[in-house]
Parts: sequence; C-alpha cells; structure tokens
Amino acid sequence: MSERRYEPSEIEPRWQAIWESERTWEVPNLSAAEADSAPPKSYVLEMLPYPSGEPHIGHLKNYAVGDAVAHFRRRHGHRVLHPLGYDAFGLPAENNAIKTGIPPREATDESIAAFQRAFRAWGLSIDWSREIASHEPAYYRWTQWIFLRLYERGLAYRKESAVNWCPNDQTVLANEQVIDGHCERCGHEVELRQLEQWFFRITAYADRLLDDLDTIRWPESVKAQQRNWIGRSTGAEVTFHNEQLGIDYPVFTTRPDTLFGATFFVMAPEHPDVLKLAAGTAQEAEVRAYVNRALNETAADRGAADKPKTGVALGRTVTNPVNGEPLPMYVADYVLMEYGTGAIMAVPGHDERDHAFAVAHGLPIRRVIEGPDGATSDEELPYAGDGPMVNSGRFDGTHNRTGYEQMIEWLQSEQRGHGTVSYRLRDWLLSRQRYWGCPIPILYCESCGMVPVPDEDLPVRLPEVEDYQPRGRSPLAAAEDWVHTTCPRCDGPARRETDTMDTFVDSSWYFLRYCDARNDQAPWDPEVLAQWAPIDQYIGGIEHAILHLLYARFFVKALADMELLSVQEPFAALFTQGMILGPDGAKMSKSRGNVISPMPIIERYGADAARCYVLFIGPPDQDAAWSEKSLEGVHRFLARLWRLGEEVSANDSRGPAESPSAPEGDALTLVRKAHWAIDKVTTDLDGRFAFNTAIAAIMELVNELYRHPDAEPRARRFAVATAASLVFPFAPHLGAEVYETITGERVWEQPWPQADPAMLVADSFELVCQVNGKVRDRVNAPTGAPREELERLALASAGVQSHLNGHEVVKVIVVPDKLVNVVAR
RNA sequence: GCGGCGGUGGUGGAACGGUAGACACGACGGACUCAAAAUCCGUUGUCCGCAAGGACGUGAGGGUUCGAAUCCCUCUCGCCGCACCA
Repeated sequence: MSERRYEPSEIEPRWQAIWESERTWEVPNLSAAEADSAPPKSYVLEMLPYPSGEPHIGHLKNYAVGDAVAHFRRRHGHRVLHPLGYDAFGLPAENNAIKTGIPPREATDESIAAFQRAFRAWGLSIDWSREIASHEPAYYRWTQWIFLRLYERGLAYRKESAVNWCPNDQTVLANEQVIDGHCERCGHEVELRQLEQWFFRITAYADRLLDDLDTIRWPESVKAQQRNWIGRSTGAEVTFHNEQLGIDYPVFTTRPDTLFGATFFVMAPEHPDVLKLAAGTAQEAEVRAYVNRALNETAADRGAADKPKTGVALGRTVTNPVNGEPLPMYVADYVLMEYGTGAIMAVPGHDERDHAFAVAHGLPIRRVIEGPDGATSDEELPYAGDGPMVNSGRFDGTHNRTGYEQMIEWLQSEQRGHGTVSYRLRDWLLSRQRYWGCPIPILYCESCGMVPVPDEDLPVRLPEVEDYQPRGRSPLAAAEDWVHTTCPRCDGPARRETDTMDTFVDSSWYFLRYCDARNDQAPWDPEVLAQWAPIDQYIGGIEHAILHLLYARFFVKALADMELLSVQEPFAALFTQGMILGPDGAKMSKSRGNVISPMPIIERYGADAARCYVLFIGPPDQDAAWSEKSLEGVHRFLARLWRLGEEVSANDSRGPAESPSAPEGDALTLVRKAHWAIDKVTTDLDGRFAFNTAIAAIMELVNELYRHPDAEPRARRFAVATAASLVFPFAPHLGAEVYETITGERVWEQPWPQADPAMLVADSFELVCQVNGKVRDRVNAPTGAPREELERLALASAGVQSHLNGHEVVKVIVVPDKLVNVVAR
C-alpha cells in the first residue's frame, strides 16, 4: 500500500497554478458571425461580494454553488460566462474610516485583495479578465452615465418629501432599507424628515415589475415578497368636495361598493391642506398641536398596528358624492400621506381601522353590506366580507361585487371618480449624505439652475477628503475646491451636487458590465450584451429578495426602453442559497462567538472538502448548522477516492476511462453502479440543485469500489475515473488530480459522462410482494416479466401465502418491474 | 392580520402516489497495532421475541386510493417577509 496520504495542500495549489497560467476559465466575446455558429452560451453568476474584511463562510457556499453550476454547464459544451467583481462603495468602509482614520479606499482595496486570495485558494473557475470594482472611476463613470440617461427621461428626479432619516448614520434611507422603523444597517430608530432628495421613478414600472414575475424562474417566496412589496390594489378614485373652501379631495378606495357607508373623512397629518382647512376654526390650535406631535413621532411608534386611533376634527366637512351627505373631516395619523392620496373616506361599518376610530370618537357606524345569513345587527361590525348591499339607495339588494362595478360606472358617468389602481411601492430614494459612494453628476448653476454634467466630463471623480464625519450633509460639501466649478452651459459659477448614490445603484447594472468590462467608449456594446444576456442562472442570498433584485429589474427595464439592451429581465433563473449557521444553530455573529472562518478550515481540510461539505450539509436553499464532524466525514470520503486513484494507477497503466464492453460478476456490479451514479448526479444537478444527493451518489459509488476490491482492473479504473469526473464540479482539484492520475487526461476538457441506458437496468430485480398494501415478501423476478408472471410469483411467495391463508383474493395490482399488491378480504 | 415555506431516527437529512429512513455524523462491536492515531469490516427507527418473526412508526385528526411522508380538508406548532397600504 502507498505510504502517501491525501494532501490537499499539495494538490490544490498545483491545479490552481495551471488554471491561472493557462487562463482556463476565460471566455472571449465573439463577433456576431462567430457567435451564430458558437456553442450555446450560459451566463452563470453569483451575487457580487461586498468587500469588508475577509470573506466569510456564506461566501464559500455561494461560490461553491455557482462554481458547480458553471463547471456542469461547461462540460455540457456551453460557453460559460462566469465573472466576479466587488461592490466596493458603502457605509461600512466609511464608518470604519471615521473610527480608525484609514481612508475607505485603502481599507476597501485591502479587503478586495483578501477576497482575491481567498477566491483563488478556493479554486473557483472565474474569468478574471472581466473583474470589476464599483469604486473605480472606470466603473462608476458608467454608473453616472446611466444616471444621466435616467435623468433625461424623467426617471431620476429631485423633490422634497417626508423621507426616512437615520440620525446615527446621518443620512436618508430608501424605504426598502427601513426594517420595522429601524435603519437596516445600524439598527437605529429612523425619523421622518422633510427633505429635498433624489429619487428614481421605479413606480413608473410597477405594473411591468409585477407582471413580468410570471416570466422568470425564481423561488416562489422571492416572487411573493416582490408582489407584496409592489402591492398593487385595484379600486376607485372618488372625489369628495369641500364647500367651505371649494376644493375637491380625491380619495383612493378598494371598496367603492361601500360608499354609502362613509360617515366621516380623514386626512394624513402631512397632508398640505390640513392647516389651511383648520385655519379660523375653533379647532385650529388643537389641529396644529396634533400635526406637530405626529410629525415628530418615529416611524416605529407611528406604525405600531395596535396603537389607539387618535385624531382631531378639522371643523370642516366634505360632501359624499353618492348621497350628498356632509361628512365631518378629521386629521389622524393612521392615514398615510405616501399611500393613495393622503386622504380617505372612512367606512366604519366595513373597515376595522375606521371602526376603531369611529368608536373612539363617537362617530356613526352604518352597515351597507349584509352579513352572512342575512345578518344585519351592528354587533357584527366591522364586516369585511361580501353580501347584498343595504342602506345604499338604488343599490339595495345588489350583490356588492356587482355593485362595485356599477358604482365605478356611475362615478365615471357623473365625473365624480373612476376606476384606478394604487401601489404600495414608492419611488427609490437614491441620494445619500455620505462620502463613500458614486458622486451624482449634477451641477447647480446660479443662472441656469440644475444642470447635468455633460457625458464628456464623466467621470465626476470622488475627491479625497480628510474628514469623513457626517454632519447632516455630505462630507463632500467640505471639499470646497471640488464643489465649486463652472457651468457647462453659461460658464458661470456652479456648485456640484454633494450627495452620493446609494450603493444599490452600483449593483443594479454590474452584471451588464461584465459582458463588456473593458469598453471605455460605452458601458457596453449592445451587440456584445446581446450575446450574453440574460443571466441564465443567478445565485445569491435571500436577503436581497426585494432590494437588489427589484432595483436591478427596474434598471434593466428602463435600459431596455432606451434600446440599450434587448431583454426585459436580468435574471432568467434565480437560486437563493440558505445560510450556514454557527455550530450552535444560531446565526453566526462576533458577539455570539460562533463564527467559523473559511480560511483556517481550508488550510486544515482543503478547499475541496470545505466546498463539498457546504454542498453536502443539506438542501442548498435551506439553512444548516456548521458541523466539524460532518466536514471530517466529507474529507474522509475525498481521501477514500484519492486512495482509489493511487491504487488504480499502481495496478494498471494509464489509459482512457472506458466502460468495459462485457463485464461480469463484480465488474458488472461496479460498472452498473458507475452508470447509476452518472445518471443520478446528472439529474440531481440538472436544474434541481440537489448537490447533497449528488454527492451522496458519488459516495455510494466509492463505497461500492471498497466493497469489490478484487474486481477486474478495467472495471475499477472506469468506476474510479467516473467518480473523479462526477466529483469535479464540487471538488475540482481532487477531481482533476485523480482523473489525471489514472487517465493522463484533463477532466475539465472531457465531456460530461453519459449513462448507458442498458447499464441502468439489471436482468432481475427484487419484486416487492404486498398483501393489502403491507410488504410480506420479496422475491427475485426477471426484469421485463409480464404482469401475469409477476402476479404468479407474488401469489406463490411464502410471505404472501402465510398472510393469505383463509382470505379471499379480491384483486391483484401489478406495477411492472416493481411490486405486486394482493388485495384480500 | 396578509403572503410564503416547513414539521421524517440520537443528529444533518433521503424518498416520480409503490420496499420510509439513501448518504453522512454519532454510538456500539470487531480487525490491524506493544499501544494509540489513521485505516478497514459489521450493527444501529421504536417496541415484543433467544430466534424465526411480528406490531407500531413521517406534528394531530379526517378523507381520496389496491397503496399516502407525498394528493385533498380541518387543526396545531415553527421559521421568513410585509404590516394602520384605505
């Protein structure tokens, strides 16, 4: 026996050096003519990492999944684009700079270097010629260019509104970055502030973002989250008239069928007309106090669902268009300015919130829809279900679903309203009062006003500053030399926009840049992009279900409208991998002290073992706790395979891995197992992402080899080479090593093995014999035997006979090549 | 409250409506060794039984079916997202 041992630290760097020097994983862009006759393309992409410190175990899993997919597709003859880059702008580097004084650029570049070392040590098959980082001017030049294109089309705009402000990070946040009223990043409570900010008009795409979810292969949970977030509701806009001031107030309602049940009218504290309406009334001072209090509340306090319904009367009324009734107007903080029109018609009989408010303020409650079984008592209100309409004038007796349509028709004919849809989605607030981000390419000229930076002046470079401390305005504002510039239109003095962009802007288009990463004339050549788009398989964490994945979809649709690309969706298929939890089953965190760092693991067990382990641990879309013992088991498996390679090469000369033509006995068992494993691994990987069971199948093949040590050498060589070939997508170094040892060939240059269908079926099988659905015997039966023969064999079996004694056979079910079920009474 | 996903041995997990528990961990037993490590072989759902064998078993209850972890209904527990969205 060989004295040598499986030493990943010796094997892995050797193969990495070959892939690096031969640029094995680079794929060139082809000319249009070349592309026509080229093999099918496959764009496989993992979400780009945010470089902060060292990579963690989650990165290892993410890239182990993506690399397996990329290898699998390459060996099916696809031209696989598999690039990588860095999402390099962002708050953590800047906060670190404030704490330590290390400039964000320095810390980021250092972290990028650590990621680069790690990715090479993991043996990932990346096309490094397309590497990008979002903080480099060569990249963010084009982020700015895209911003300008959006600006030209009115899709980027500046406006004042109530926005989320994080007092700790001293910057505004997008809606998507506020979790339960707290800052997504630092956890501090978020305040509402009235500020002028930059927005992307993502709401213009709400319908398409919603509808096109049906065209992509994404996990249902992610689609559901996006649908939820976009929140399309259909209903009607109804106009209520205020006589005193002569102003029309439209409201949005999903229940126009309950219009006769409206008994009051409520406006949001932020509604611009609230103070105007209250002016001169007895309630003026009270309204003013209420509005001030509401505006100063934190988002979390304001949003608490079970909070008592507070509010103040405005001393005014509006007229209900359906019956001319005057409805008292109120201001109350349960009405949100951002949704609908900032005002509602209140129907306490059929809406829980309006009901609570009516009870608290002694307002009338009127039933206008009959409850189930003709219920008409007021005790059962509020009632949100369907039924015939009552107390609704000429609509009485009409079912409310019908009444809904009729009411909209009536409103339309009277010009008092119309059917409409409303969305929960708000425009994307993209400006940040922080330093470490992409500068917004806009100037403010004293005479020309807001002026976009001309394309030829891009990039607007991020200047070096000394003080990163946020003070409620961007640290860039202190860079006087940079801020003061001249207007490209009038040559007069102008000032630069000092806010920077949300980092999600950078990551909303990076996957397009990979396709043409070194183009310095344009962000990409549309023809080149057409070769690669869309991404055939995207892989990342579920935490981006709304943020990045929604923003990127919006960008692609907007860019498609500009005819800069020809797809409507960036990610044709998405896979979301589960988290790796600490050994204690809790999320890894420094404070818990349960963090497993990938690099020491790799030094100890090798990259192959670490990669296989994170794939073997369970279904890859599920969370799983780290277990060193389990990792050792995977390492043991790889060592067993390695030893088989050594043994085969010691007993046999090198040669191609061919399936022996007419194996018998042990050899046949081995060859069959090898073909079974090929079939199993192939179907498990083919769109199913069942890496855990694929690896288990290779383990079975290896176990079978240990069980038949004396099988004929050619059969053993075939089986071992097959195991090496199949394990390659998960353990590329070991796969390449063992395969070369016994065949002299490079496994990644070999096509994916094909299972021989003849080897997948044996001559005989174990027939399961059931009586009334319970297994009573198993007998050997010839494959392909006719039903009658199987029935006869089963009925004759001892197990069936003993359970049948005295009972009458009613029926016999035969499943060919599988089982017989005897139904007896 | 709304939406989505789950509940299978001691553990992670397998299982086109057709042998529940593949594979792995752990545990137990054995081989090799002066000994240990490493390695190799075997046993391992629960209960009854010396055994042959049998009974029970996929959160609970019902249904469909020759046959249900799998499909349907009711309930329950857990996780995730959204949440005063009119």
